[in-house]
Amino acid sequence: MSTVRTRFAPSPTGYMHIGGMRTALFNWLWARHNGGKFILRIDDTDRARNVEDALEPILEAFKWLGLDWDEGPEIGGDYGPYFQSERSDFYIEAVQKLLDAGLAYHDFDPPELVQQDREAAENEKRPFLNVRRSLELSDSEKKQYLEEGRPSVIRLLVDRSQKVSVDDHIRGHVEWDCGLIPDPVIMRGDQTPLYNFATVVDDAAMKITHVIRAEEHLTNTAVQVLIYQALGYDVPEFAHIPFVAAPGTKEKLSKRDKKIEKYKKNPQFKKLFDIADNVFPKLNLGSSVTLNPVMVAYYREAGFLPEAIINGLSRLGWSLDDKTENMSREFVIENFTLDRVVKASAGLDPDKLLSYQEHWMEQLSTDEKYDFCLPFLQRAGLVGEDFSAEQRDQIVRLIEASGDRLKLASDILAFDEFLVSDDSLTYDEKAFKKRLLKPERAVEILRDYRAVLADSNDFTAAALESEFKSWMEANNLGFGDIIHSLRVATTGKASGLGMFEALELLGRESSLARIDRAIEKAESEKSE
RNA sequence: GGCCCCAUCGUCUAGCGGCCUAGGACAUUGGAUUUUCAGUCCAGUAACACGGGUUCAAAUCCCGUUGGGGUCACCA
Repeated sequence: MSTVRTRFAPSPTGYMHIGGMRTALFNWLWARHNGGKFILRIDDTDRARNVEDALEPILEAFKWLGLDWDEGPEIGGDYGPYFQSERSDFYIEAVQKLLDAGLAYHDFDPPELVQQDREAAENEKRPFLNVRRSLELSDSEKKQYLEEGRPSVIRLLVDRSQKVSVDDHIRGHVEWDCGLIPDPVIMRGDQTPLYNFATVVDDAAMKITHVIRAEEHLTNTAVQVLIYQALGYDVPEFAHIPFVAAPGTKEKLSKRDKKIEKYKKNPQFKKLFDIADNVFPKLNLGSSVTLNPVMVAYYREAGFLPEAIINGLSRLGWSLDDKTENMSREFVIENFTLDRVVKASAGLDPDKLLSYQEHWMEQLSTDEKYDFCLPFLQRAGLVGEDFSAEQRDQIVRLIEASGDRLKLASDILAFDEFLVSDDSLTYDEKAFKKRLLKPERAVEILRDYRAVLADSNDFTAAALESEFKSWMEANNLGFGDIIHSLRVATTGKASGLGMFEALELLGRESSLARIDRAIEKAESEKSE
């Protein structure tokens, strides 16, 4: 059996679509599962400029997720070039072959005329078939037209009496009546190929064995198979996988601005947009609109783990059995098969994605979490490029103390109170009011406890807690009488780490300074 | 509208004729862990779109209906 060769052929659009990434992943998985080759080919046929800039984010997405390619940009390969804009000769040669064999023809009808034909068909409620006027031309007329440079396109001559079919790995047997298929244009007058044609020529030249792509291409397959046959090429195997739908819908996930606005209101999707709105401004990354969950880059910037995205994408439209959910990249490679791909389209599930993220985050050691989180802290300006050993230690302790609360790497940014100076700590005003201003004795109790803290000889969480409890009992107080005001006073927030972990993390000096500052603030606001 | 695809809990899915009084995960609800948040543990709610067949037997096979989606370019 020949080596399995799969490919993904993105257009350089300036971003990587999460749905496209899933398609690429399935191609990659199938190649890796079979010990085959995964090829990246760039579909830049009609936008030659700025290809490099527009391609960069796409390659970046592949690298981030660890989907390595065996042939393609940056590395080349035996079947290059891997940019379609550089493959004109192949297309011209293939077209010439079809022309010579009488399987394709020059069509001199101007686009407007074709459009008229189309409208006429629509008005008469019959399926549109292009009118083959140019086929009626005599040889001398054709020759004359060509010589005088009359504009034309080249169409494949479809045998309208035939049927064409594929046996798709996922869809099964699918058949089309060629009598309903207009002769497709395969090359424009300027000798640039059209998608369906270029794809076939390249897939054949690159010896692609399995064309795994989204279901929306199923209809294209009829024409493509016809082209394979006309060219005398072996037809590859096809697997039309379901596309990724917007959360909670069956609609194809789209990047169009209008849709993005709609997604922001989708209750399931909203969660991801909220993360962006909360985190990206801190990182100077713009908003949830310019960098949104339809793009792979969103997940990287929001602090997802590649493992979580791979896991989530793998389970979107594919499953191993009735129970396995958490799967490593290696495990999926080992077990991925096309026959277990689901047929129905699958909506992206933000909640599930987040739960995979939690799972993979749990697997990380403190050191790994530190490496993962540090860049986020630096980009948010909470830690400088150069920092002291004490700062490093503080971050490590913060990561340990935050435990499960750290789900995304960017979650660390929510604990900024442990990284800012006592003077620049900001208070959640609502919480401050509720916990320090409103309760009659809040300030008084806080002041009492401050004295206890000042005298503590062991400033560790465990010691502080037991000391706190005996003090509380001795003074006939309940947890609720002080814990909230203490939290707001020392962290500025209504919720956060375990209270005594927080105090330990801050240390005696900061804890006392912050309590003093809060008391001062409370008193001045009370007297107003 | 033509052509094509699809149809199990809210979501992602298991199920490929009897093991199904339909399983798992996420979400959700209630309870426990009596400082917040998070987590953990226990328990619960929740689905075979509908109608005909075939069969001793149908979520599973066939047909139809309905619903959803994709695609109909000298875009990719």
